[in-house]
Amino acid sequence: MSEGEETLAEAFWAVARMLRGRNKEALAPWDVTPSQFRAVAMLARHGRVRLSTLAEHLRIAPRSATEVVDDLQERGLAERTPDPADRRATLVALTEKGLALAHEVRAARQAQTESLFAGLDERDRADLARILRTLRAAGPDEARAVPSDRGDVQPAAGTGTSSP
Amino acid sequence: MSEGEETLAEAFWAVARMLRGRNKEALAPWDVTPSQFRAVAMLARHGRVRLSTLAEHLRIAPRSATEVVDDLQERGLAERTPDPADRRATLVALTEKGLALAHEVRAARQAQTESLFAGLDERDRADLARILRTLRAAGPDEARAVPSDRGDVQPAAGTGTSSP
DNA sequence: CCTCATGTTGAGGTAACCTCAGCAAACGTC
DNA sequence: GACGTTTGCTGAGGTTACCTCAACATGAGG
Repeated sequence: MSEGEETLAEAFWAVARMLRGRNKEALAPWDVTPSQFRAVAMLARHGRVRLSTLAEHLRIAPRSATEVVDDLQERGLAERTPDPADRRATLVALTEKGLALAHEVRAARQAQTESLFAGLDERDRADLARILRTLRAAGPDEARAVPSDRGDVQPAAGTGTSSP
Repeated sequence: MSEGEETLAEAFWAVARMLRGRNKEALAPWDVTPSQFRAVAMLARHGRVRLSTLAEHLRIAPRSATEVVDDLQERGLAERTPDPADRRATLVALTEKGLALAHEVRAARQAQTESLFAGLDERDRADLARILRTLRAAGPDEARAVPSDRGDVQPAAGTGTSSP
């Protein structure tokens, strides 16, 4: 019970912020917003799914999923098809272009992330992994409830438009 | 170069999400939005400052600081006074109510955070602190540039209004 | 057939940001 | 001491990523 605890959380946030910055950087060249990319990543993982399933995994309202998919479709990254089993439902899947983007961004992102953790030696990495596991286990649930495809790539300050 | 790296980042995010959840929970009873609270916390730390200074520390545009202060003023948490040294400028400071809120929330927040890290023994804590420090040092800057009073308390899914 | 639950979407709203333009005061210069 | 430039705040209006509510079509059960 010294005075290190507050600083621990602060340090944690600082690193999280760095990580977020890297992620944003990594997906900047492709000109997709973070929330669009989250959807692409989810679709890459799960293939053809219902709109409502997408919403659930992204933890957003179904209505909002509609919007994201609209955007992806406009950009030619995803396409809607009617569900043959239930004519109320709509299935969403990535186009080839979308799938390619998912792979490319994934690679870039991983490279960025790795370069951050590269500063650690084997032992530190192992320790960090273990400690994080412990922390996660300590939490009641909240972070474990659902598979959760929220990559947590947030905009961070300065998403200004490009038209002066 | 096994396959543990990606998981390291994921684990990190999971913990960050938990931390964020706790923070949000901690400041829920007081009915201030995260961005309002960020401003309150900053003001508690720095006392009476110019609007532009507030903006800088929160890393938002001066115009946006105006807005946040408007809100705080409406809630009776802060007040504006003209800067006697420069009649263009406006100084902002917490009211007593605002200051009290700052203290209370700070305590609640710390309790929550501590309860998370409480699962770690002394050694783990020391290791985590050291590792985070290493990671932070590895980053070019981005996370070091400015003092930064962004508590990084983000809304997270489900900030629904209370009027059905 | 009728009722109720489910899946998507149109309409409209909100929070927290942003840029741009305007106005007033301060400052430097001659 | 008048004069152009910079600085500090704010009105007006825009954007993003969400949200709720209501409509509409379909599916499922009695």
